[in-house]
Amino acid sequence: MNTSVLPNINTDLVEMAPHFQFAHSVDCVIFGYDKGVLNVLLIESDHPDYRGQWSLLGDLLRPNEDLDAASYRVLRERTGLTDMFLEQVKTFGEVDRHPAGRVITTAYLSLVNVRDHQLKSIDNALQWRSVNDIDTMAFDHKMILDACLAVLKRKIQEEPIIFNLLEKKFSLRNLQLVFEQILGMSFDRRNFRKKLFTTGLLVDQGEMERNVKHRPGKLYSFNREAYDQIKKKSFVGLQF
Amino acid sequence: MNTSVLPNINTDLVEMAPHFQFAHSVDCVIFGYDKGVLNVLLIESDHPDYRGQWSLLGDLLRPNEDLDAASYRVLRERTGLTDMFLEQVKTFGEVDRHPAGRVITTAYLSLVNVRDHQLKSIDNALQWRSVNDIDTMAFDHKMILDACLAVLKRKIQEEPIIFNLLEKKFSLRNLQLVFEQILGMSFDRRNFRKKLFTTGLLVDQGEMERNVKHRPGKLYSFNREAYDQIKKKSFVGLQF
DNA sequence: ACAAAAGTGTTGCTGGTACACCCATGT
DNA sequence: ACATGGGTGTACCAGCAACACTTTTGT
Repeated sequence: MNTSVLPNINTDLVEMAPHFQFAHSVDCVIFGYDKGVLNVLLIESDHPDYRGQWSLLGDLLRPNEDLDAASYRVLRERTGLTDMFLEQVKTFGEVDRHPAGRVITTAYLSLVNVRDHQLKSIDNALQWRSVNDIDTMAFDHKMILDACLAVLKRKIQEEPIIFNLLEKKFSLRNLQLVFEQILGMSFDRRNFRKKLFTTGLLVDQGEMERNVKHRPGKLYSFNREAYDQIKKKSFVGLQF
Repeated sequence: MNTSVLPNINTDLVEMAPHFQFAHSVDCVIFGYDKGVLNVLLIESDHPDYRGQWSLLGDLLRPNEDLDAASYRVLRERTGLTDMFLEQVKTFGEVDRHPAGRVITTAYLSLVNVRDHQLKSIDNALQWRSVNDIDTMAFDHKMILDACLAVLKRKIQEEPIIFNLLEKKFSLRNLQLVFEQILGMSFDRRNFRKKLFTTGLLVDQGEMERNVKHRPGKLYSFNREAYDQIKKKSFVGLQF
């Protein structure tokens, strides 16, 4: 009995040939936050079975491309961004998930801030859609989106990735709004501030908001160096 | 410009053919707990490049098989178990990860208890190895094992999956030992008891340990129904 | 003046941690 | 009798939740 994970290289190659018939793709679930709303970047599908429905940004994996590299490429090609948060979430491999054949896809979660880096409008079929407004999507993409949303909710409480959604300098109010938006809860302002300050991850930028029609708030930035230090010694979570 | 995730079915099939050349596999990281040690079920590789090294239990995905179904099949075929905890963890898709060609693999985490269900010894190359004794493995399997261990550490604090490692009836001592073993910490016995009891997830079975050479402890079981109820309303975590 | 949000402290409660003694069983 | 772990309660401390008023800016 052959006990290896794969048949030996020495065994008849014909035996293995039928296995090398899968296609693999990556799909990027790109979240952005704008004016109080959590958005996801979508494109209208022009696949005949799903024409006009919303679809995630993805592409087929190339024969000599690492999986992670492919997701990075998709993000770069579609948005022009090159230095964003990007992390693998889950792989979807149902037999019938794609009409074109056996395509297995790996979903990636990405967080970008739309202000600092303006999107290249290479492709005007691209659109930011509020995650709350999305009911149906092409393929199994709604399921993929939901999986990524669940992971997002978990991860913002485990690691300080939420800052990727904001500009480098942000007000505490905005930070709180993003948390509230994603988690679907609301927090007491004073307690939220205390909690965030005691993490030691925020740096007062000595600047104020501009052009707001109320008392301007201080601007802060995320101190990544401090985070890297603290994390070595202890868990740094923001459990709500 | 073609904006769909995949080329249309109508476009030249020749265009897509080069993409359907990947193989896909699943690898199961099967953890078991026995006499104070966290083990993982491994097999000696007989792939020429890695002969004699330890390898995870895996197999190639079949053309008409769902991804999850494949992991389930591997577990069933190798261990004879059919009703175990099994969950997808991560997909590894480096170009050169497998000598036989472009094989992408999805890792699954599985927890089994060795006592309740005796392993079929179909295959005597199978062996339980202490996770602490494993340094190198075939392919990229050490990396996969490490990823699954990290996920295991996280998940036992988020969901009551740890009970899958124990027999149906277990002593609090054993439960605590499994936690300590996996997390690499030790806890105060009284505080551990209080914490577990206040979850409301343990049922006193009215039975005692047998054949222990000290005062026998009470046996408890995990109350899944209670968990399902509680979980609907609130988060049920066991943060340590 | 009004509207909108910024900024700020205290109190009570809850949950975690630290800690020591007697009990039941096998040898 | 001894060794091994089972079983139990309390006191302290830290972190969380609840809560209201004054300040700054734009209109």
